[in-house]
Formats: sequence, structure tokens, C-alpha cells
Amino acid sequence: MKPRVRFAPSPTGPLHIGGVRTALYNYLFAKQHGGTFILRIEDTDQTRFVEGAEAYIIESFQWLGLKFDEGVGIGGNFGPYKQSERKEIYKPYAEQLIANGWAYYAFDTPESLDTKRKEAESQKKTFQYDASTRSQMENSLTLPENEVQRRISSGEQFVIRFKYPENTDIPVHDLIRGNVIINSNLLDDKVLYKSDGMPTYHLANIVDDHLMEITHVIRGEEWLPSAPLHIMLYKAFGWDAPQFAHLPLLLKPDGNGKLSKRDGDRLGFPVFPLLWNDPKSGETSSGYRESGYLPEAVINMLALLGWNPGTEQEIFSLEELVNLFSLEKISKSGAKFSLDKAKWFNHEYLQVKTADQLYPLIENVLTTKGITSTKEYTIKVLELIKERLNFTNDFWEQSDYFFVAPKEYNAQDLKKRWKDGTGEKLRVIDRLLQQDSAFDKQAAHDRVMEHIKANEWNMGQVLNSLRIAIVGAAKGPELFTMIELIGTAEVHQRIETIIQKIEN
RNA sequence: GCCGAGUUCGUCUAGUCGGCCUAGGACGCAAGGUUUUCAUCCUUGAAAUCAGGGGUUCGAAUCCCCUACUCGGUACCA
Repeated sequence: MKPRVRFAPSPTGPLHIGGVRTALYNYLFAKQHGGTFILRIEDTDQTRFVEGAEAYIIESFQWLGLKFDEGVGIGGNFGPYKQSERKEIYKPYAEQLIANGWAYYAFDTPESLDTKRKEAESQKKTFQYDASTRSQMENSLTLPENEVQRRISSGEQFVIRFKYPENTDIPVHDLIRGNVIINSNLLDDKVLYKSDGMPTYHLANIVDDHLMEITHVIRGEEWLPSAPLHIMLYKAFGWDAPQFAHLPLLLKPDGNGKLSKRDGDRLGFPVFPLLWNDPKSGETSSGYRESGYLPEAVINMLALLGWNPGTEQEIFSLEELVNLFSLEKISKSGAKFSLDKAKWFNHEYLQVKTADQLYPLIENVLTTKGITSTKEYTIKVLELIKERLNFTNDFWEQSDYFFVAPKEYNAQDLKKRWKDGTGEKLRVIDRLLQQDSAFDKQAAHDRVMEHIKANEWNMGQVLNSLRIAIVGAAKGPELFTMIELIGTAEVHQRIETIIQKIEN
């Protein structure tokens, strides 16, 4: 049977990079087995809904190049794929559970539960709504049948809770972690159906996974503790449960703990695929795309954060990942995100791109800087400085001198290279550069070198001072290649400018 | 607190059934080379007594037990 897997985010904000990895693993698993990759939006909590989050999620995956086969925005035979649009589906299932004795109505108010919890807390205990306490609460197990009906028909608020059997071991078979056994006495009677008429995650998730014929649930480790509930729910409905795989968490680079939005802001790397403007707080969070990452690099990096094929290969195309991926090789422990490694991956991917391919990604850099340049010229610059790029966003700081004359000169370099008489020497070189009517790189190079040697000038000093005049610092590509690109007229200007500024 | 999961260089990790592991690779770091510059690139190096302690075994990073620590969960959130 071909697997059917889903990625099921909540539209409560931008898609977290950990979520992207979960989606990626689902994608790889599905594609490897010729299966189906589904996007389902789990928006059962209306209070946490954030405008634009759903569109953000869809756009993120478009940028990353992970295509869903079914789901929100795509369609399919198992729709709708948004839980708020499936609202009517869930209630009969909750009622079915009540009829079978697997669930019950509970009328306890949030306030009364809160009081119970605080009470327990003051005695250093935890209140748990379970087999040991439900007989003391207001629910359809303690109240007479007619009273329950009366309360419901009079519009009193209620929830539906799952009724765990007492003292029963619930085995969870996890594809990554093996068997985990949990006793039902440790679990509390989870709310399945909320007083606002919406199911909770647990109910909606199980019903939808069943209805959508999901075969493998690949999700974050934070779900492992609620896996027993899900297993029991399948049992209560009499359905076959899908297979479970709980992924290790993505950790923050320093210290421990889950990677969060705050860490990105603090350490200077994106936690989200795309730039995000939060409509509620007004805060802006950076995105991988806007920070100059290539989607292939992000995918590659994420794939290796928690999974490894066991070989020494590090660079993988999506196709290779699809072929090599296996759930068995996923590690069990959390992985710390590393900015340095991310930078390295991006550098590697940048290098295999041609200047032509890179051009569209840096085009807007020039326009935002108010530079007008031909595509031809820009591509030549790109070819020259490509290898120095870690991110497409580095383009400007690596190449500004190809477009505008340096405004200031690196003081250290100047001190080291600019001596008395340097200006005069540069004027001589300038004349040598302009000798041919059409600049001939090789001829100019030979002429300059010859002159320097013949006059016993300090080669490093002269050439570097020329470089400073052109670039603003002792850095950049091969000197004569730069001069050819920038043009001797502009070089002449820059030589005169630096002499003006330094020697006057 | 309780429950669960995890624990190999600073980081990501390799490590099929215990011997080929005096623990391999990558990132980062250091040194050298290339570049008469810088970056790239290349070479070399430092870096884990395999969380700690007990076992089992001729032999354990690999099996068992205990301890410690970290993370996750413990909501009418997902």
C-alpha cells in the first residue's frame, strides 16, 4: 500500500523551521514510496488564529520547492483539508464515543478546574481529571441521565472528555524509538470536544487521519506524550491506527531547549523560512529567503539535522534525499541548529550556480541601492565575486566598488601601503594603463610589471595602493581583471580622487 | 512533583549482529601553502578515556543495572 502522510500545522503564526523539517521528512518518506503528501490546516483553536499565517505556510513551501499532492490550496478527494471547514464532521464521532462508553459529558467550569488545580498544587500534588477523581466531578458519569439532558438542552456549557480505562498499559510502537508503554492511570481524561463546539487537536487529528486514510504519522517529539491517547482513540473507534514516528526536536544553538523565535533574533539567524510581519504584535522576524539563503541549501541543512545516511556525503539534492531517506536512520536526540554550518551549506550551493542563475536573486539589491547597471555588466561582476559569497545578500558588500567609487579608504591598509611618492607612482601607472586605445588586459599587465621592475619599485606597495584607490581596501579579485571591468577612465578618476584625499 | 524520551570531539554526526575504534567524516578553530591583497581553494593539526558508576564477556561506545544531567509533556493550545 502506498503511504499517505500529512503535514498539519496550526495557523497560529509563521511556520517554524522545525516544522519545515517535519514536513520535509514527511515529504521524503512519501516520495520515496510513491505515496501522497498532504497539507492539512489544524485551526481548531479560534483564539489563536493569526491572519495571514495560512498563506505564509503555503508560500513557504512554494519557495522551498516541496509540493503537496493534496490539501489546502491544492484540493483532493478527502477534503476539505482545513479543520474549521470540517467542524460538522467531528461532533457525531464524539457522540459515538459517549454512546460506547469511551467518553462522557463534563460540566465543570474552567474556573472550578482551576481551583482544583491550585488546591492540589498547594499540597504539592497535581490535580488530574481521571479515574480517581472523575466520580467527584460534575459529569455524565456522576449526574443522573435526566439532569445531564436538562443541562445540555438548557444550553449549559459542556465538554466531552475521553474516559480512560483504569490501570491499563498502553503500548505505543514508535518507528524511531521502539516500544513505549504508558499506564492509563498516569493520563488524564483529555477534552476531546470543547464548549465552543470545536474538537480539540486530539479528536480532530484522529478523525481526520482516519478519514484521510493516513498511513504514517511523522511528527515532532512533543507529541510523544499524547500518543497513548491517540492509540486509545483508534481503539475506541475500532479503527486501525497509522504507524507513528516521533522526530527529535530542533534545539537552539547555545544552551538547551527548543529553538524559538527569540533565539533567532538574539543570535542573528532566521527561524522562519520567509520574512514575517506579525499582525498582532507588529514585530518583524527575518526569513531564510530574505536573508539570502537558497532553498536547496535550507533543505539540505535541515535534512541532515537529525538524519544521516551513514555515508560521508554531505551535499544532497532533493532527489538524492528522496532516494536515501529512511526513518530508521533518524537520530533519537535533539539537534542544535548551527549558523556556521548553515552558512557553509549556502556557500556550497551558491558556488554550483552560474552567474546567470544568480542574477535574478541579486537584481533587486542594485535597484534598492539606486544603481543602474546593465545585466551584462552585473553578470560579469557576479562571475568575479561569486566565490566570496555566503549569501546572495553579501553581493553588495562584496562588489559595491564595481558600481560606485569608494567613499573612504581602509585606514590600516592605507597606513601599510601608502608612502611618500605613492601618488606620483600611481599617476605613472595610470598613464601606462591608458596607453592602448582599447584596453588590453595582458598588455597592460605586462607593461605595468615591467615598469615597476625596471624602476625597482616595491611591487606590493604600488599594486596595493592602486588596489586601495580602486576598491577602498586591500581586498578583491585580480587587479587587472577589475581594471578591465571598471574601465580605465573610471580608474583614472579614482586614482586622482585618492591622491586628492590623501596627499592634500 | 509526576510521566516520557535522550546522553560519542565546541556543533552536526559515523559507529549493522560486541572485536577491523589507538573512535571516522563535516562545520568551526589553529598552522602552512596558493593569491605580491582579501576572500575562495588546498594541505596539515588540535579537538570526544564514547555522561558517571557498577556488572556480563577473553574482549563493550556497542548488552544489562543504577545514578546524574538535559529536553519534552503534564490546558476547553496545537
